[in-house]
Amino acid sequence: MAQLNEDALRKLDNDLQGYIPQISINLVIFRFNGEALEVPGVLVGDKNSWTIPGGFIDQSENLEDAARRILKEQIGSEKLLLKQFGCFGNTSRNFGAEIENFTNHQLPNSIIDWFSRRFITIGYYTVAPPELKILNASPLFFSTKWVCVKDTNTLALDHANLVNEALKILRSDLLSKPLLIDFLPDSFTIPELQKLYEAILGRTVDRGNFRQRMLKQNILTKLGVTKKKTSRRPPILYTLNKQEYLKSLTEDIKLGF
Amino acid sequence: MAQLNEDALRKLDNDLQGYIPQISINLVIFRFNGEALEVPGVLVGDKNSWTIPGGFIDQSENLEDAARRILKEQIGSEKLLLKQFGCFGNTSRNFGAEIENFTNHQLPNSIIDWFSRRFITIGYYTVAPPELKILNASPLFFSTKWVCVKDTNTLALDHANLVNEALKILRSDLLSKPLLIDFLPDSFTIPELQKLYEAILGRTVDRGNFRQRMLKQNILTKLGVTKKKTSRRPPILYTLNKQEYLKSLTEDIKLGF
DNA sequence: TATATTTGAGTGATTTTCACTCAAATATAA
DNA sequence: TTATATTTGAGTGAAAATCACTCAAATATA
Repeated sequence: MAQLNEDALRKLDNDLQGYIPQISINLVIFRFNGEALEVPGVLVGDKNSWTIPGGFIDQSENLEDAARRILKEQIGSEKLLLKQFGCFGNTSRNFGAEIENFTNHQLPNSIIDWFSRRFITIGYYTVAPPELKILNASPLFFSTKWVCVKDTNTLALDHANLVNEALKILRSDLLSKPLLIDFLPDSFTIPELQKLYEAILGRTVDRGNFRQRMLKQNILTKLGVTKKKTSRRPPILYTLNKQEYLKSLTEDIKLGF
Repeated sequence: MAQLNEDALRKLDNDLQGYIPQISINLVIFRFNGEALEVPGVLVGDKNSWTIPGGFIDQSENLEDAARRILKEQIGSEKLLLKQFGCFGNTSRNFGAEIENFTNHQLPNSIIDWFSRRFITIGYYTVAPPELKILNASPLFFSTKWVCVKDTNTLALDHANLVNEALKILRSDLLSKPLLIDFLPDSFTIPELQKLYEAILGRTVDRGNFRQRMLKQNILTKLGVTKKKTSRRPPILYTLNKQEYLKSLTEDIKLGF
């Protein structure tokens, strides 16, 4: 059985005193592994209760600042897009089952009391480049891993629902928010870009029309070299022209008049 | 000076004990008066502090149920679309200035303490038919009125910001949520419908193209009569074909591939 | 009765969407 | 070495949507 870090636990207990009670923040950190979208899962306790990362809001901290701090604690980065996607507050939302995972450990009563209450959570999503690592940001997290968004139904609480709602907003942000900057590596091919779009949209797209549309937008810069070690014809490598990409983003809705 | 209702105040004081502290709900109730969009304003105290309506969440109440209860308290209706548009939580969000408006009244200390803390608020918007009245739902509300969305900068706290954010989401929901059902009276003309769209979008639209687009969608049923008492050529009256309208709604985004 | 104004209806150029074909490049198999 | 299968790059054209227009109809007002 894993042993809880006494110092970290004392710090957590102390921090909890300064947080707003019954409100949490949860993060859905999307990344693209080349085939599918993934989000981080953290193991709460040692039983098998995987959740998405989260934290609380200090009494003297702005809401978005808290989300950004928690993001930094989780992946060490703070320069990413961070967008609220919803607030979830059914009366059944509490960590009762997760606290059960610590019956073999010495958890202070003050911590048990804190986590036994009903929580309303505010969800933020962000997009991380594939190389970022998840950190064990809390003494209560015993492990971390990346979870495919198609397999989130194994997550505890309502976290599968959180991921699904975040994914819906991610889709609707495709034309208006600079998602590609965080999703894409420095160089990539158009077939790889297409796979990213298909992962976000959850459907296949027409290959020819996708390529044509992407090239017409003038947001891709040809690198003049092709990708090595491919199956058949080597695809051309591109980089994202960030200036043109940012200019291409729009909130406009086509209404037909 | 207005007198506070003692009984209502005692009930409020009692209710506050059962609510989740430091979390509020605010409602942006849009209506269309034929020319512009309006939202309800409620006067907190007797000084001149107008806010949008709101309330709190009972410990044993789901988040959305609380929003729907508050909506019912405010306009007596519960069958309307209700959609979360954001959560707002700067550290400066508190009712300090509004509580000052009660210095000439006997407010229990427990109530003053409650309202003196920092609040995180969850915003919901809804759409009300023009005939609905705003009710004085709280003993702390001394008056109510409709405020044009262009004049919300006079509202207290960050409520002008809340209305603006709600309006942005309202716009983006134009093709996917059944807004017209709640906005429109039983019968209306196409020029009136166009004014509604212009009020929501905050811009003018081409008259011919708007008419053409609306008629092509098959969601309008001609009533065979024309509107009386008009300036020049009498416009034709229509009703909304709700079945076809609901079928026409879509979450799809045109991506070009 | 003439005029101004608003509504209803339509036209056509341009752009976008979308299903499709064909050629080029290369790994793999014969 | 040569043939084949597979993937990528490029293009075509029909259909639909967008968008800036014109013109006729209806009626209040002059």
